[in-house]
Amino acid sequence: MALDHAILVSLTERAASGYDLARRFDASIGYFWPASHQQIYKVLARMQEAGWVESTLQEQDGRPDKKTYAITPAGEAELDRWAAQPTEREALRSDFAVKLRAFRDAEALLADTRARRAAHAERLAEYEASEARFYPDPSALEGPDLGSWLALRGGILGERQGIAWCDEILTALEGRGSR
Amino acid sequence: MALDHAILVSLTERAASGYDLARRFDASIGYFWPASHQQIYKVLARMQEAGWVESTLQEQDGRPDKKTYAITPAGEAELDRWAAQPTEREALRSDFAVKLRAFRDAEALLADTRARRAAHAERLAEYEASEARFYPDPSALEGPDLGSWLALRGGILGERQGIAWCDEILTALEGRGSR
DNA sequence: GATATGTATGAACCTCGTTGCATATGGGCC
DNA sequence: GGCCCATATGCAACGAGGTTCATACATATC
Repeated sequence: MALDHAILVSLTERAASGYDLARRFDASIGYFWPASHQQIYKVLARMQEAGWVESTLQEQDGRPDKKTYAITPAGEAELDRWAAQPTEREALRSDFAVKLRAFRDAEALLADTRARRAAHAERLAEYEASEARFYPDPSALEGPDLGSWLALRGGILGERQGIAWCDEILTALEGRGSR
Repeated sequence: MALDHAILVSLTERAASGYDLARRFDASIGYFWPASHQQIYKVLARMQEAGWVESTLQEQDGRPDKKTYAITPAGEAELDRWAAQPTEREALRSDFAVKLRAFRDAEALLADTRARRAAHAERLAEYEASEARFYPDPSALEGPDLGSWLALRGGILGERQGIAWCDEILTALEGRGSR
């Protein structure tokens, strides 16, 4: 019941087709809530049945027809209801942490950690570029823009934390085993 | 296929019943891979069929009978196979970040953020107490103990990051809206 | 002519995890 | 006596999400 709200939030910003949403979820919102197009179509159909969104068919030439979804008053009400209740703590499920605890293959762990560090650094660079481009003056932000920036800040802090963890692991492993 | 390995790792440390494992998952390993007892029983049955674990029935008086599971050589081989292959990046799914982006209800958001900060602080205190008690001299650690400590370090860094994020949010929200 | 890429929607199937329920015994609390 | 809690094991139903596949047309590349 959580992809529902991510889609509704996206639709408040602009009406969109399933295809459009899938592309949006490859960036922006998708950083915090990844979703495949199949999943999105499924949820859109369910939400239409519930009356939270409505669709209009648009014919296009040269391209397949398009179903554009817009949020309804009932959908807005649902968003309000959702926004008012507290978020439950999301449980972290880290395959990597379990692998650390297992400590079966120091070489593989080392290679894995280096790869993860690189992935974090890459993602961090994207986030920081976004911040510089879209939020040059954070103190001036208000409303949804402020929220988006704060969400992005969470991403930035998360990636930095990931890098710091990897560095601790690398220091510990390189300082001991293979030298 | 990931709870499987978390259970196997736990069984390499000591043989255990489903009930024992469920309690272990309420602490230690469960910090990085939460699991309910129903799920654990289900996976144990599947792994026994696959030959990764074997069980012996123990009769107890005053208490229900107990099925103690131990890892088999095939299970050990599976752990090795798993340890050798790289971990895929775990996608973060944050309801809270989506709610931030939505920015529907500043009051609720503020209350939510304060509650989250408190939860992070509480968890951090637990982790730091564990670190002080079990790993007073990290530089001396080796093997699985080193791995466990590094996993715990990840938890500590994660909680600190969570607190830092909440503080940024609180500063931004309190500096603007209700003052 | 064959093959990939982009636009556009969706069904079918499978796995994982959650929720609720069932069962059995012993002990402590009100 | 009734109720909850701890020990101990599980089943059944459901929901969310992932994977694979199907369909349709247009454009670009080999």
